[in-house]
Amino acid sequence: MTLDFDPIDEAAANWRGAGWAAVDAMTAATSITRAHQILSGRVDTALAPLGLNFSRFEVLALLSFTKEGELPLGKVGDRLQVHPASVTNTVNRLEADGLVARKPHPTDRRTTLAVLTPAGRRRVEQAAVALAEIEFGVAGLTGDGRRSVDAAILELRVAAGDFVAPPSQRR
Amino acid sequence: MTLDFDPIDEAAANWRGAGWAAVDAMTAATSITRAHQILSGRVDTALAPLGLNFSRFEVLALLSFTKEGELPLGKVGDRLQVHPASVTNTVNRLEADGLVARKPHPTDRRTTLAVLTPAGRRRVEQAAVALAEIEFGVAGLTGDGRRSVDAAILELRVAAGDFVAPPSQRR
DNA sequence: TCCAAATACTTTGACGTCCAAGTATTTGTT
DNA sequence: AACAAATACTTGGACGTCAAAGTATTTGGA
Repeated sequence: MTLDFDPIDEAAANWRGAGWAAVDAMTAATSITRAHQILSGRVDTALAPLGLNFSRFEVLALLSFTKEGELPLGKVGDRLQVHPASVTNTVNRLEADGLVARKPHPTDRRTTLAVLTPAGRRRVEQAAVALAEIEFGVAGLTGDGRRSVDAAILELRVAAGDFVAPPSQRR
Repeated sequence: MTLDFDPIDEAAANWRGAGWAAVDAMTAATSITRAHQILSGRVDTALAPLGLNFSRFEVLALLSFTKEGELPLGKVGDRLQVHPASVTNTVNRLEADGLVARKPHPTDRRTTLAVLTPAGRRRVEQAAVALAEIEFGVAGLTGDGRRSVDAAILELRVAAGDFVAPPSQRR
């Protein structure tokens, strides 16, 4: 199953052969896509024994960083950059597992808060350990590689309008 | 909706505050995940008018690079690193749109070939142009950024066992 | 030759994501 | 005060992915 050539190199050669444009952009996009596929497989495997996947973990982690362990669903979506429908779905499952509870907002009746339960707090701690053990799926990336990926992708995120202020120093 | 701070920086600060390990790995993983999300949104938007998404496009492109414009479904999955069930699904849709046809393998009756139709060949050319126009979703990444992303992710892919031979020169 | 194991693909089912539409509530204007 | 527009969340539908099980065919020994 393991190939004896680099499939991305091969693709680049094919694109050039066909006279197609933007080969550099294609290889960068393909690299990122493949990296995501690798990461996400490793991370989900590490979290599966805890009954989590990455989305669910992200929600728990985000809640655990707040003072009260609670946040309106809309804020969760904004921070994690996911669709409101996905937040609803994710919170439904976390709630079914008793890791999070829904609570009405004290003053705005349109709003629902997701609240971390004690079980949720314990679970997210375990998950953080499990993820640190597998280095978040980026085992294989050296320190330099990690820094250069962060820096390069920062350009992309800024260009995509993820945020506007000049970035603070990244170490 | 646009934040006035870098959400990844914010996450890193939160992780450190919570005393969680592997912050570097976390930011790299999050950067890659977000980059994929950005890319994939842009690419799908560009391909939608052509009735394609990235998976479908990849299959058409792969077929277009072969001598006869055909390949066993299993090979398609190997090359694109996708699950056999996904290949079946993708080819079903391409077939329904008349861009690909299924054909029995001449000697192995277990095997099915996907064959590019003339319409499929025209469509993939249009798609290649459309994708080049949006730089495969990586607009915002400079040439240096693209090269460093490619190089860093190459380490990750090799570590993940994507292929074994020493990589050929990437330009 | 015979048959268990491997291979190739499809089917089914569990999940995840997004969009579009629907309901409830609040805000902002006139 | 009244009401259109905005906001917050949920629901339902289309699609995508993967895993596991099922069917058909070929391969590789005994």
